[in-house]
Amino acid sequence: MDFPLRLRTLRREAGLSQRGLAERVNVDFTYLSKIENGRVEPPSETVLKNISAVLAEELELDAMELSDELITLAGKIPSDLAETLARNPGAVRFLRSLGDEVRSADEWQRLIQEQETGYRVDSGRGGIVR
Amino acid sequence: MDFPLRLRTLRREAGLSQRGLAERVNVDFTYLSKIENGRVEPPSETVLKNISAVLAEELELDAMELSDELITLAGKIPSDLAETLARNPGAVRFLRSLGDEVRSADEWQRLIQEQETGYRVDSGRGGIVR
DNA sequence: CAGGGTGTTGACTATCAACTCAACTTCGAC
DNA sequence: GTCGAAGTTGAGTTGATAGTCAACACCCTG
Repeated sequence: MDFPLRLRTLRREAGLSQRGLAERVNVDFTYLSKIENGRVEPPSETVLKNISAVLAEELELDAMELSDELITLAGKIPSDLAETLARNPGAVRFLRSLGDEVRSADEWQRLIQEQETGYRVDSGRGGIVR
Repeated sequence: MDFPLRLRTLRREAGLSQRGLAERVNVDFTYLSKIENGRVEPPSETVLKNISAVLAEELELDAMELSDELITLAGKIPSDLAETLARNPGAVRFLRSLGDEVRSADEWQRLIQEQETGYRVDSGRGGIVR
C-alpha cells in the first residue's frame, strides 16, 4: 500500500476527519487533503510523528512502530537511524557488505532471525544450517 | 578527521589548487574555500561524488570508496543506500533489531565478518564461537 | 614593486521543501 | 433548498540549502 492511501485508511479507522486530525497535528487540514491525494510529497518526519502519535492513541497501536511504518512508507529513513548511519562509517560499510544479495523482505527477515537467535538460518527452507 | 580537513588534505596530496579542483568539479572555487574552512556545510552528494572522482583519479584510489568516505564524513548517507533503506521496510526493522548493542566501529566490523564468513564471531576475543 | 597564482570573505541569489490561506465543491440530514 | 460538516484545489509564503560573484589579501618570483 502506498503512503497516501495508508494514511487515509488509518485516519478513517480512527474515526477522524481531515480537520479533526489536522488540528491535533497542528497542520492545515487542506495539507492533509493534498497528502492523501498524493498531490504533494509526504510531510516532514516531525509531522509524520505527530500524526502517528494521534493515530496510535486512537487505534491503540504502538506509536513507535506506526511512525516507523509511516516514515518508511513515506520513503524516508527515521532520523535517529539516519544519524546512527551517518555517524558510523562502519555501518555504511556493513550495509555495503550485504551487497545486492539483500533485496527482498524475506532476506531482511532472515537477517533479523540471525541477529536474534545467533544462528545462521537457511534462507531456502528456514532450517538451521550451522 | 573531520570533513573540511580531510578534503583539504586530499586536495593537496593530489597537487591541486582550489581553483584547479573547482573547475574540474564545476563549482566556484570560493565555495571550496568555504568548505575547507568549515564556513559552510559540506556540499551536496553530487558535488562530493565529482570531487571524489577527480581526487580518486589523481591519487589512484577507488572512486567509490573515496566517495563513501567523504559522504559519510560529511554526515550524509550515500543516496543509493538511503534508497535501499527507504524502499525496504525490512531493512529498517533489521537495523532496529540491532538495537543499541551496535555502537562502536568494532561492532560493525564484527557484523561484516559474520556476514562474509558465515560464522558468528565473538566480539571479545575475535575467536569463532559457533 | 609589479604581476600571477593562491586563498579568504561578505553579500547576494536561485531552488526547493513544506507548508498556509482563500475560495470553491460535494454530500447528507433536516 | 439550505445548512453544516467534510473534502479539494490553486496560489502564495517561508525558511533552509546550495551554491555564485565581486572584492580583497597574501604570498613568491623576477
